[in-house]
Amino acid sequence: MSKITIQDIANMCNISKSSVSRYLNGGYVSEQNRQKIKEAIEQTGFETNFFAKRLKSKKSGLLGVVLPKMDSLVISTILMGINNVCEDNNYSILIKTSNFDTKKELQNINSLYNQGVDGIIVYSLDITQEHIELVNKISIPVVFINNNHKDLDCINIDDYTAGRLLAEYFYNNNHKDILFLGIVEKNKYIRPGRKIGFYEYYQENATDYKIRSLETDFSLRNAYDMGNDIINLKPSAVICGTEHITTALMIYLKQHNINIPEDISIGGFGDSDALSLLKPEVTTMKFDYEGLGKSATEYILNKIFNRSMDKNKISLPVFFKEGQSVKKIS
Amino acid sequence: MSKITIQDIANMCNISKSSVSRYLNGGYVSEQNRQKIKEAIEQTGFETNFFAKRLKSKKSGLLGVVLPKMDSLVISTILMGINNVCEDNNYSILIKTSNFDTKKELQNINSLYNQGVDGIIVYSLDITQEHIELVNKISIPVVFINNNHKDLDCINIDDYTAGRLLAEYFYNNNHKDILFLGIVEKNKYIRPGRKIGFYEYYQENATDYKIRSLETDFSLRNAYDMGNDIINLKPSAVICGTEHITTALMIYLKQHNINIPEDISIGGFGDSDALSLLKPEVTTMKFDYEGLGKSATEYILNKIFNRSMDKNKISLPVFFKEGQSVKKIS
DNA sequence: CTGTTAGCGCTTTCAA
DNA sequence: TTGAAAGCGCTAACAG
Repeated sequence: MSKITIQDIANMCNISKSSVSRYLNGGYVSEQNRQKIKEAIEQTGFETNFFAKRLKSKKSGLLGVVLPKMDSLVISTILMGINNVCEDNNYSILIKTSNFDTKKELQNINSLYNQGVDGIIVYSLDITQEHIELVNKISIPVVFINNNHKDLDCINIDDYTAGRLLAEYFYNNNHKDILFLGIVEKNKYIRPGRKIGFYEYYQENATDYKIRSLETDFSLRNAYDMGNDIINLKPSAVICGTEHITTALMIYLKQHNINIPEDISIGGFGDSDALSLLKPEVTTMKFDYEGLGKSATEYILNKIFNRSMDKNKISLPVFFKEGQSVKKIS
Repeated sequence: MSKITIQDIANMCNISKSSVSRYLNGGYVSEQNRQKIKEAIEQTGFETNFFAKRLKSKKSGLLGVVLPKMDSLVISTILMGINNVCEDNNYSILIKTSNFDTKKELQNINSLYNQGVDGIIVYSLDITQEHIELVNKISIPVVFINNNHKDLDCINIDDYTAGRLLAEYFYNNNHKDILFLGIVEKNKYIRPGRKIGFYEYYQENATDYKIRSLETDFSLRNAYDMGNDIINLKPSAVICGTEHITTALMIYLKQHNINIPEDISIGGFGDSDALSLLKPEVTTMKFDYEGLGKSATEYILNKIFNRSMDKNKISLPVFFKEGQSVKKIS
């Protein structure tokens, strides 16, 4: 049982495969034949062999996606956004993971390119000189979604603004002794924007304040285990760098009978289903990760079709969600 | 873009392109020619055209994966398992989502087939007659990982045994009034094995017992909102059908000052990072989802290379994890 | 070992 | 409007 080809379709309709090809690519076909071909295709479920097609034409209908890892809800939500747009445009996605290894990431980009994808979305760890050279070497659009570099296409969630907005809220509620609990900064994977934005807002607006900082990783467990250290520092508020950190800390504080926001205030970045069940509701910055995947894909598809090659930066909006986790100090 | 073809290389070496092809694919080439070809390739930076190669060779190095959705940690963990094995075997994965729509799922399988993948892994909603026909029609191996059907290749986590093991534990601790909180059964996506195993164990071993059942969905919110109903039923134990349900219920009970396991016992299926932070630790059945993806991929790759076509069933082991969430009734 | 010869399935002139 | 024919770059018999 071999695959149906345009030749089969042509035979079924008693016409030549050229006509079928024309039908498929929007060329001249008589209304009569058009109808016959349409039926034959529907009946057989024929789909054009993209290896053959690509051999002749220019486009593969394939979009490459390079990810640092897979088992993360944030990542899979982005992926969903990418996938949905691809589907609407008849594109398929080819995924590669880098396992947080820049060398592997570069390899993946190159390998995807050699496999003939029309464009690549990279959730990158870091942008190195090699990235720039590679992107310039290959002749297809590449967009980065976790980084910024002036010479490349980058689409990001506006973490910096998120940091500033959250800071503004805490500042307005007179918090002056803050603990920022973020991801270790040597982890290239993180975007430092949240923290920078937060710090800068205070720097520019507040006087007589103190922001201390502690570092953890992406796991819930590690943040949870830092609970005691955090309490001992007695800040008026803790800002949690990710939704995992927020969740872990909320659970820890609850278990140790520390009242939020009476004893300590909590602010976060990110949200999750589990988090939204916890009480009190946490004041947090929300991000539209599906929208990120969507935007990146729309952007790159647009580049693919228009063959535009100028570099752009896009920042996606962030959303403030007020909960009851912050004490209003007078 | 490598404009150079094997013909160019052949010309440079004054040999035929067949020899170059042989060189590339590990066939017989004299040492002398081998050296010349090697130099020419290095000098030109030649890379073989992926599409031409695939057109001819009939193996694409592509594995299709059909998923009901993407934004789920269970799914992305399976995907990670698939991806890791693919990587080791130089395969790439092409992903399609069905959005819980059987028609779409069938289309995806067909479309992947037409795109030339060498095999397909399907996380299916349901196996219909159409699935069987489609699988028989297409000439590549297809393995299902969320269902069982005698005429198809199926690799599953042994939910039935998981159900029985959990039941055994509750039975041994003398629980006789149980509430089973599962996913609505009309949702084809679920595997009923957990519940069936649980019920059957009691049926076979217990006398004078009562198992009631309540249905919810995959969201945390819905299970959480059922908290009050559950309490009102006053069972001695609640069995939660998924880790989300377990998490939501634990949070609800905690917030309403109901003590576990003194007031009510909890048993679960599945585990998660957030869940493992909650107290008391929940007694639950653990599943190796990465292993599921891994097994399915190894199995299908094996079929691809050996062209074997017999149908098999594989059940993956489950793991019992005892916590402190179950009261030992004497 | 090597070259010749056929295509793989599709697009694209070019005549008709 | 349509069909014939010529490849795209590569692999795989087959004969030498």
